[in-house]
Amino acid sequence: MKVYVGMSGGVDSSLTAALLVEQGHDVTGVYMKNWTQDLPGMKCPWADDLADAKRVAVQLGIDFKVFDFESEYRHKVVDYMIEEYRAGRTPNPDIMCNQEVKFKLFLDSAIEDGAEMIATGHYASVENGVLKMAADTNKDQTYFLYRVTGEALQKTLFPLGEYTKPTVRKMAEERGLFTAAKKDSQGICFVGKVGIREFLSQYVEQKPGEIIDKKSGKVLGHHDGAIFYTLGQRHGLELGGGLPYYVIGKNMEKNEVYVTTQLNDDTLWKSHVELNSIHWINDAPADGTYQIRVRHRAPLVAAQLHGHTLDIDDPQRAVTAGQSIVIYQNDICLGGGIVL
RNA sequence: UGGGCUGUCGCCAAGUGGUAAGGCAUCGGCUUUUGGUGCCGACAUUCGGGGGUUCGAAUCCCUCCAGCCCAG
Repeated sequence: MKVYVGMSGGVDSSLTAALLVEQGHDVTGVYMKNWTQDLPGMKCPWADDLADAKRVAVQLGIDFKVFDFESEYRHKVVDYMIEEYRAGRTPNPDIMCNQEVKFKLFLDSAIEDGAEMIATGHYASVENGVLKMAADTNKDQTYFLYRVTGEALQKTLFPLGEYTKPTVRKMAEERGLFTAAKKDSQGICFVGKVGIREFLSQYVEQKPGEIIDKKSGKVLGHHDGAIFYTLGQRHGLELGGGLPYYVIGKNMEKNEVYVTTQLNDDTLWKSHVELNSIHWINDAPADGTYQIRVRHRAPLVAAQLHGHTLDIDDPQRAVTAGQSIVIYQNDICLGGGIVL
């Protein structure tokens, strides 16, 4: 089978390519060039990543290509992210990246280029277009994949789904892949180690505003833009005294951030959630009880689905507008929606 | 101007004669392919200033300074 593997230059995608070669596929490695811009205090590692991906391809003796998605990525992912933040929400750009770039743009481009299937190093499993959690429940990445379509998954392979991360590292090492010990990437995939705040500051003007105690209504301090704060956030408020303060809301028009020291504040714990732009990977499930996940790596919890609303058995912390809730039935990832 | 109170790290705050708790914030690290959360570590040779008592004081005494409150 002719398979195009998305190779980021990390261990996971390196081993993915290696395994596919061993399985006898006709493998082509593809580096997706999504973001190349340096940011203050942070050099974009794209050139190094590309070099790493290429070296692994050479090592494996497979074809290697670079797909340039920079312009689309900028529009579909980065602009989306900035707009969402401007609207006072907290988006998840990596989910958008999977939906728009990896499993749409990359898939289409690969097929057009002659591929029969694509593959990535995600920790997830797919069977007949059905998305399932990875064997390594600690690393499972289905949360980021819930906006992919069943049709796309029909043409997708996730060779790492049955392995754990430590095993992957070991297998990479056994095969002499020089990316075997490369550190896991984290943070927004394109921003790298730079904080979201630093990144946003490049695109958004700073505007001083007040930090207000929800209970007393007193002004406790000042910030330089409500846009930089999100629900449940604790650090970066620079408020001293007594107990730690947590963000429990904000008003974009007034540019005000509301805080409290009460860990059990109502707005911090939600059990009833309205979902927006729901997406099902395959058929829409009937109303009923399912398992849901409020954020990546959050434990699965039971919830009742009624159309566009979810009633969660146990209230969840910092369920934030713009973030995604993903819905599961046993180990199957059905889809999910964005918190309204 | 009388009377009372207070002054310990950027903030809150223990400690009332035995040689400076803790929390917040901040900084560093860990966890994490989103934001965020969480975890670990660092962080006052010094207690508003100056004298004095004492083997020894942030803790007792004197004095000065600053702030607050009640009187006026």
